[in-house]
Amino acid sequence: MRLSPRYGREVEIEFFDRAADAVAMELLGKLLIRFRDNKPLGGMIVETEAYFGEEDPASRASKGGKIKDLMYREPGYILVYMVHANWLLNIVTGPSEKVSAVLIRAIEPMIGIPEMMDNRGVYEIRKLTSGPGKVTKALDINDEFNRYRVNSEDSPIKILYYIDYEWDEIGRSHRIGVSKDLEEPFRFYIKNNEFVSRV
DNA sequence: AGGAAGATCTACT
DNA sequence: GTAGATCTTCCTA
Repeated sequence: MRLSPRYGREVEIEFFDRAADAVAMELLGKLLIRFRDNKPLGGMIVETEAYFGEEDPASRASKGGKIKDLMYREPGYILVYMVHANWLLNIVTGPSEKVSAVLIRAIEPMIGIPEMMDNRGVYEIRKLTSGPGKVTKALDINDEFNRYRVNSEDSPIKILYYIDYEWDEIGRSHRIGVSKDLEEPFRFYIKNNEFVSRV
């Protein structure tokens, strides 16, 4: 791992216009910032999952309904929907002619920790954002965010360069909680990071 | 009306 | 670490 040469800069929109697994892997080590009333909340992304199109049985694209339609928008769009009473934060990826998306499963809390703790009603740092439903609750994110695109001026969510990880510092496993998974594992996480939802 | 859905919390072997 | 109850929304019959 090393500090990214682009540290602090916003990730370009082209970054998201690639297959979900590549984006999911490279999103690790990026900063996820959510601005609430001009105050930043967030931290470093430490766990993600890739979801694909209609051929992926675990993907919303294979299920129909309005979430599917939202998934067909341009790369970089925020995609939030509810599962088991939890909002889950995704970012639409590409390439443009093929649908896919990346689920943000966990971040390492860094910015606005007291506020995030209040949002969650949890004051133990390791339990604060170590799961997709925990992340959205800590960052106060819901389906109203579906109208934003991460690189647009008015977006309350931003993705910034921070740390670059090497391939051997990244762990891989099957996606968590899905009833019908693909053969290839599509969950990515930073090894030895204590804020992943599980090892 | 019924059931599934990328989850979380609690309470323990 | 796992087991079971429970959370809410929306799709399909």
